[in-house]
This record gives sequence, C-alpha cells and structure tokens, in this order.
Amino acid sequence: MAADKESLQFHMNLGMLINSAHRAMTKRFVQNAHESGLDISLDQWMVLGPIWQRGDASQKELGDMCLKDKTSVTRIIDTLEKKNLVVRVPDQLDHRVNRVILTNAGKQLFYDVLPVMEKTREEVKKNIPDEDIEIFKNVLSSIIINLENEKG
Amino acid sequence: MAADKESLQFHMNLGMLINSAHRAMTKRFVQNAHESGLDISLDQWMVLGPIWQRGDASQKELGDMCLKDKTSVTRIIDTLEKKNLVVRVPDQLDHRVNRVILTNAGKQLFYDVLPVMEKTREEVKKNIPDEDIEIFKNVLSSIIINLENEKG
DNA sequence: ATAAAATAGTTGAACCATCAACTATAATAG
DNA sequence: CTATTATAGTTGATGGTTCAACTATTTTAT
Repeated sequence: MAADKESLQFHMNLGMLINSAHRAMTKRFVQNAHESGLDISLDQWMVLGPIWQRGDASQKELGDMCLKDKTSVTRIIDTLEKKNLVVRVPDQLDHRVNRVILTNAGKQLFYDVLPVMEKTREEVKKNIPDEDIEIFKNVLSSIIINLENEKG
Repeated sequence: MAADKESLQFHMNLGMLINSAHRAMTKRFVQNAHESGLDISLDQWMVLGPIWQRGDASQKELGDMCLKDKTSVTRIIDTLEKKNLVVRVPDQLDHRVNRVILTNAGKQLFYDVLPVMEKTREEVKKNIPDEDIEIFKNVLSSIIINLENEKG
C-alpha cells in the first residue's frame, strides 16, 4: 500500500481517501494499545468513553453520542460485557432501557487507554497545521450534515 | 443521530468524525445506487473502477490502487465473481497471480453506476468551498502518510 | 542447482456495520 | 380504557476488515 502524497492526491477520490485514513487510524490505535499490553478496539473505546464520562448511559444515548447504529451498540456492549468491562442494568423507570455502567476493570482500562489515545492522536496530526485540522473537521461536519437522512 | 455543526464540532473527536462521515458516504452511495435499481456496495465499486480502467488487474494491483488489504480484495472479488461481474483468469507468466477482468455484465454495471457516483459526489460536496476540499484531501493524505507502516 | 526468502493469493476467526424482522415496554389518541 | 403508534433493544443474515496461518509459486543468494 505504498503511497506518496502526490500519487494519493492524484489517484484517489474523496471516498477512498477517507476510507483509508479511517482504517489507518483504527489500525494504529489498536497497534498502540497492543504495544501497551491492552486489548481493545477503537469502537469499544469510543463506547467506553461516554459511559465513563456520564457514569452510566442507555444504549440509545451511546448510539447518539458515538453516531452509531443501535445494532452496532448492542454488539459492542455484548463484547464489552463478555470482557467484563461493563454491565447492563435494567432501568427502574423505563423497562425498555438498559443503563450501561463500567465495572472496575472497565474503569481501569479506561485510564490505561487514555495515554494510548493521546499518543495516537499526536501521530495522526503530526506535521499538519492546526488551521488545516480546523478546516478538516469543518469539512467533515459539513459532509455529515449534507448527508443527514432526508429519508433515503 | 441528529446533529448540527456546532454540536458535531464540539463533541466529536477526529476519529469519530471521520468514521461517521465515511459511513454516511457509503450509505448514501448504496442508497442512490438502490434508487437506480442497482445492487452494488461502495467497496465493490471501488474495485470495479480500476479493473475497468486497466482492462485487467491482479489482486495485488487492486489492493494497491484501492488501498485495500489483500484479504479484503480476495473477498470482494469473491462476491463480484458470485454476481458474475468479474472473472479471475490465472496469469500465464506468473502462476501466482490472478488477472481479474470484467464480464459484460460487469462493464454494463460500471457504466450504470457512473452517474450514481457523480450524484453522490455532488451531494457530499454540496456547499463546501473547493479550496476547503483541497485542504481536506491534503490533510487526509497527510494522515495516511503519517500512519504508513513503519512496522507496528 | 539447491536452500532460503519473497510474493500472490486463500482461509478461518473475531469484530463491526447495515438491513429487516422481531419482542417488549411506554406513550398517545380515540 | 383500549387500540395504535413509538421507542429501546435483540437477532439473523450478508458484507467488509484485520490478523495469523497456510499453500503455491517465483526470486535470490550461496
């Protein structure tokens, strides 16, 4: 998959570039975690964060915060639960919802992964000017909004 | 998954934004194809393009051009072959390689999907200044290069 | 010419995404 | 109060990605 900037710019369309940038980031995060002896996927991390931040969260809330489908959330929570990192607790008021909370192992993992995330972030942004990153995030937001469900 | 620009900018980190922009584009492409009566995934399309462009291509070449892993290419070619859109032809000179070529149905589909791709591209880029798109692609390329395999 | 290393591709396992169909509970409308 | 509708979550199917292990060729080094 060798590539220099010129050839990337020239041959690739937007979709392909986004696709592979995203995959590269995911891969690097997992690699970095692995090097620190941690076993977690980027998606698991993306879900873990908001739970930690709030203390607990329904799966619906998690989906909203991570921009993930409810099915994906179900399955990610499944694997997090299998790893004993979270538990589902039925909500007392609304019996349809699960409150998801971190176990102690989950909290521990969260703290352990934080620096890994930071390292990965830095590797990703290396040599890219801050103002370009700003524009970059802006464009991403615009794309998401452009494509937001005006019903298929 | 509702979101306005402010809240996206505020709550989301880079990874999440890229992730969901990419998913939104993929989804929209498939929706648009579906509306035109065409059944194809974005990844299948990404592989089909280079084959058409070159007449044939080895799986290795396809992986390089699409920035895809060989395993992914194998499986995408599998499904394209199941749909009778491509065939694998063993290379006469190097018996390790398959030359992948389009069937007539594959060529037809390629032509049919072209306008769908164009439409999707426009929907994605709507209201985003060209110079921002340039910077955007630039940043994506930089990210890919930043993360390029200096062995995990 | 043979042994070792590199290359092209496949397979199985684990994970995530999307779709559609489903269960169960809650909210609303009549 | 009951019937409809909406919401939260699960399940099965299909497709894509990554890793690791594998087969089969080709290249290279001695």
